[in-house]
Amino acid sequence: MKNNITLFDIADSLGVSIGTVHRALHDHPGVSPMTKTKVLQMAKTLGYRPNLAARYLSQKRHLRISVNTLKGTTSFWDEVRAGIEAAAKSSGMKIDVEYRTYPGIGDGEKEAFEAALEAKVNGIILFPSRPGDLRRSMRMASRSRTPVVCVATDAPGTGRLAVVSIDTMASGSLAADLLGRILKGQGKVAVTLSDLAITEHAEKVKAFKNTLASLYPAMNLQAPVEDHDIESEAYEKCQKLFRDNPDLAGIYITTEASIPALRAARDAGMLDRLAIVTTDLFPALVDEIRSGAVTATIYQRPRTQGLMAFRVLHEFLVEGDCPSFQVTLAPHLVMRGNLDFFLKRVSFESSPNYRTQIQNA
Amino acid sequence: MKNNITLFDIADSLGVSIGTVHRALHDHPGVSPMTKTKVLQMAKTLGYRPNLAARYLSQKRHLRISVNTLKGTTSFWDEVRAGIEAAAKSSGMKIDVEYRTYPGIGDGEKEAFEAALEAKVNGIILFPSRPGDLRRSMRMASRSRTPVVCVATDAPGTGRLAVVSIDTMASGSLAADLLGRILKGQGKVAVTLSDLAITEHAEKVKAFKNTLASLYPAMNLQAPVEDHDIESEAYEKCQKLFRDNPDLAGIYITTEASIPALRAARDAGMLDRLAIVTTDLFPALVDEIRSGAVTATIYQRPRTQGLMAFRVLHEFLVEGDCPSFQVTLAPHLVMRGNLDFFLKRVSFESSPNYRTQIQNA
DNA sequence: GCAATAACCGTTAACGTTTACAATGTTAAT
DNA sequence: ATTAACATTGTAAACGTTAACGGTTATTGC
Repeated sequence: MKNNITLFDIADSLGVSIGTVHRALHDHPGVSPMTKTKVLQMAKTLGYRPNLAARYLSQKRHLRISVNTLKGTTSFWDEVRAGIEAAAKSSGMKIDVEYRTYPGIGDGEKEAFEAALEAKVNGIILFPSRPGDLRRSMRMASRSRTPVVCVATDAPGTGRLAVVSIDTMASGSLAADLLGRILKGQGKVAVTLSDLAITEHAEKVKAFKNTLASLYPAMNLQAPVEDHDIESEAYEKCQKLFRDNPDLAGIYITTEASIPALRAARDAGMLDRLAIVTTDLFPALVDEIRSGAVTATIYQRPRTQGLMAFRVLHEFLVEGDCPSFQVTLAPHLVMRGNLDFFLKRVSFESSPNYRTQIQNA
Repeated sequence: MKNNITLFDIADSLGVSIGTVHRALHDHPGVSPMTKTKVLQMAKTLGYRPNLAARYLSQKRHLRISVNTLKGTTSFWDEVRAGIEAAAKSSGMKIDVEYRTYPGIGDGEKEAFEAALEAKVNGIILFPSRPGDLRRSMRMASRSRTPVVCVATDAPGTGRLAVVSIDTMASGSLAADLLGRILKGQGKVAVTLSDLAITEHAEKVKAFKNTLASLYPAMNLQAPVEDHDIESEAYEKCQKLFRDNPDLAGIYITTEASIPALRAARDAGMLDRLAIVTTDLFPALVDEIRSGAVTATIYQRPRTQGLMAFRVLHEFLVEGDCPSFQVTLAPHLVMRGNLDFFLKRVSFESSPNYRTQIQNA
């Protein structure tokens, strides 16, 4: 048994040429159905695995990918982009990454997507802020064989190649378990989210609710607060929540805009008797965690998400097939205790003489 | 400015052959000092980056690496090995991985290491259970230019290439913060470890202590319990601990053998009024978490450690230099809420038609 | 029955690096 | 002066895949 089967081996054992074998394996035109099946058969029995190095080497076209994300008001998307950048660098290939950003949820994302298609990029990494708006464009991409990898949010039924995201169930359940433990299974808790129509948020809330019900049945969950990603709405609705429930013991904020909610709690004088679990990690939130106001935050590992998204896309582009269509990451729970770890960031030195330390969250 | 500088470009601009350039760049004999410096100079000014694909392709020697770890009584090392296996597979190269295991701490690890050196492997991934014992052998490896990557535990002053481990500070501090939150900053807590002489354990305990002191000054930390990785010792010392401190409120178990400690707590009738944070994740512990006896465990991501160790070693072997000498991972906090995520494991299907889901902890 | 097309298949030159070997020139020894 | 030994450099064949190009046959249209 040879350990490394090549195109030549297949061709040789069938008495055809490597050109034919190549065409057969890649669905290229110009090979009869008979020989094609024979080649595929032989490839399988011999256990052919393409040599990626040779493949990289022979294809001189250099890849261009488009990264379509929200213009980073928070640092989340900056981190995602940093992860993509890092993965691209370590891939060993020369890859052009074009960034297309759009100002807000559903604002210009269709245009950005179509611009990327227009520019004939080889692949797209996308945050679908309004999956519905993109459905038609993404179907077009699918037809024109342009792979699309979604980050953070899925866009079902659009023919996207893969999705990279945080496990929403784990996020919601973890928040519930943590609050339950801290509150000793007693008291009233609430949850905020941007919109129940967004699958990810709805799932988190559902998991939160279910876990609370099964592990801490004595606890009392209020109706979810929707803020539609509008700061003023978040503040006002939380204000009302705190006024109506002066005995509230804990709150799980899945919203990106957690600061207004915290402000409302502070203004209501409830900050220090409230157990608070938030989502994501950004400078303003760091202060709140360090001061103890926020018990913990569920860190969605944007850098890793970007990294994985690139890897999946890249693997598809060079290997031709995709290792997985759904990459689910475990969220990190960040508290005061391990906060510093997440703040220390990679410091690259170009000189190989300097010993660098990589923190891999 | 050309984007991709090749050996030919350097050779061409100097009027020499690519053979000479290659020899100069790789410190091979048979090139005059003059031309060598000129080549190095030119390579730098042109910004030469070797094409890895071409390098893989041309060198037919296939890499052999040795993985020296403890024979997995717990599943920790099995997971590490699985991570290495996965990384080796996805590296795209044919790589022989030889496993050398030794039964216990410091038992046969020197012999295993020397066997690996004897076998002339290209690199070693190593768990140094007793770094001191290995110092001389590792120095030898360093001299013979065999790269060694440590997993889980560092071996300082041994010339090892790199170390992959969990951030011990983050682990200890996180445990402290969590216990502090749950116990409302009040009460007596304890910590167990295998041996204060092991740097990692000592660091965790120190971080635990410091965080407790700074964030929850009212709490009271008992003297650390050392069990030397002996189950009976763990049981007996914990028994004594619980007898001497019937008012103990929480305990942080950094020991791998957390089960005896839990048994002692159960036997002392203290299990349900004790907040317990453990380390690692294995079947017996899963039950304790699910039942609520254990509040949380600090998961050290063995699979990821194996993965990273392989990547670093591989990159060194093919690229020639090392991206980082210290890879530090963030520990995962596993509670009932997110336990299921970590139990669902990768299910690979060989057929590319099946859509597979990868859980990436 | 002959040219024109199509369908199929073989051949070959890249891609950039490594490595063995050949070809220089230079010095020292006969 | 001739040769052996050596140091330095050039040459060319691999590695496995891709893609463009030529060359076969068969099929069609006149």
